[in-house]
Amino acid sequence: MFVRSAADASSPLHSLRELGLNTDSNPIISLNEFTYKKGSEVYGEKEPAEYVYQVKRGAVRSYKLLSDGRRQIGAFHLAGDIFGLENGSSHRFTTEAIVDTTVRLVRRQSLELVAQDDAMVARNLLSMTTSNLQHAEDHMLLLGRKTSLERVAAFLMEMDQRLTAAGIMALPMSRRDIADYLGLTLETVSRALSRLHELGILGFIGNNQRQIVLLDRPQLASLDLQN
Amino acid sequence: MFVRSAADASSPLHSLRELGLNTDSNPIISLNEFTYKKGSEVYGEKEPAEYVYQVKRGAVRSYKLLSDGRRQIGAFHLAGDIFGLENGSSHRFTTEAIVDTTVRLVRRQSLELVAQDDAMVARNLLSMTTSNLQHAEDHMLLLGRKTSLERVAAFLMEMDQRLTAAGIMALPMSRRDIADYLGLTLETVSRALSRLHELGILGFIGNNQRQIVLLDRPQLASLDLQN
DNA sequence: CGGGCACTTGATGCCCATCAATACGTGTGG
DNA sequence: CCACACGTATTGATGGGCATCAAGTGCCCG
Repeated sequence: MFVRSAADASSPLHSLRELGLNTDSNPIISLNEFTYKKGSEVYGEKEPAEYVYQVKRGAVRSYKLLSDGRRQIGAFHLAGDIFGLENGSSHRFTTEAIVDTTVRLVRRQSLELVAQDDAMVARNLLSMTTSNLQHAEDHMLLLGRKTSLERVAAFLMEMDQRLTAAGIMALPMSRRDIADYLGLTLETVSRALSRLHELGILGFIGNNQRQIVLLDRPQLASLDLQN
Repeated sequence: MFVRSAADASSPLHSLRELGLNTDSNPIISLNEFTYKKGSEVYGEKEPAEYVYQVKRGAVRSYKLLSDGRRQIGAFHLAGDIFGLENGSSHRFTTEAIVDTTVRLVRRQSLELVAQDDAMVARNLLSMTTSNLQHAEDHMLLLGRKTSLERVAAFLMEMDQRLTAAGIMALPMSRRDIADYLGLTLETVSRALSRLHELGILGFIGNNQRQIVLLDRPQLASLDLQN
């Protein structure tokens, strides 16, 4: 979802500006900020979709649950990403802050009003929804047809693109989160990471199991079969 | 994708009309028809997206392949459904006719031109893309977290809604297609259907293994855990 | 009418889930 | 500051669900 480089994330309003939400020219639209504590819910599935969010700092997971507790995470939202853009009256995922997270928020209604008149804004809403769709389509292939090692390799390459800074990838999410994103168990994720470590494809920084260095991106890429 | 009743399918232009593509008022846009033979490709992944399609008669599968041949079907397109709406310059799936299939087609460029000026058309493009996204999101949960029996039950309920006429569901697709849609093998799909048959939940019409009658929808629904 | 494709059903195997034990890191309170 | 508790991760042992391999049936289509 929203593939975005570190550079993008560092220019904070990038994505909302893309939507045409320039506060100078659109005084109607207010960009409020809010901070969620680690683990707290931003919104629940089926709640009315009142706001659209952009991650300023932190990370968010959005997921669906089965009645017996099985969880599928559909996406992780990192700095710069926009989420909660449902384009329907209610949210289709539950979202939670993975770590302490600050978001900007915009009333959905404001967005729709602007999109009504501004073709450019409408176009950008469509292109963001299409990005989300493309991510979901690729993820269906992963969930339906890839092995555990391929899934973990694909995950690392996705995160490498989205949050590596200075060669170090600092994952905000736990093994369980990764597992629920990849349709695996946390043990299987852990074993796959250990295996990649043994193979010399990745290393851990110090004793922090969430700080990872990719030592051999080509070999990692070769483990995940091309689309 | 595009949940649609038999009644909808019988009013042929329903969906393209929704898009605002009324040929009377938009003489620019021509609605051509074309028929694809069973098994033939409509377009390939990464080909430039020149047309948008609507199924008039027949059925279409859209899928992605891994380099070693593993296949994931992302959606089935039945009578009335619109597909190929990529909103980018190239297609993200390969699509093939499952049976002999007639489609209407519209130049993508025409659509974009109209959407430029007509907010209503733009709105409908967005809402169709959102429908596709919602289907993909639900399918991620199925692929990542449901058991084989749950998947097959969910498949039957989806198809029941979309193509049951006179109480009979006539599936156009093979067991292999169903398997590649559900992230299973064809044997597992077959066993699940046999099991549902034994349980008295479904019956087959005559000796045609693709004509199914649902005998106990409530029980079928109970096998697939609520979202 | 014959050949082959689609489907079912059975036997076996393997990958990943589950169950379990241990280690480690972090935060807390005495 | 250290003991302790708890959450997170790793690693090992075992099991199960689905994949794979295989055989047989029936039907569609040439």
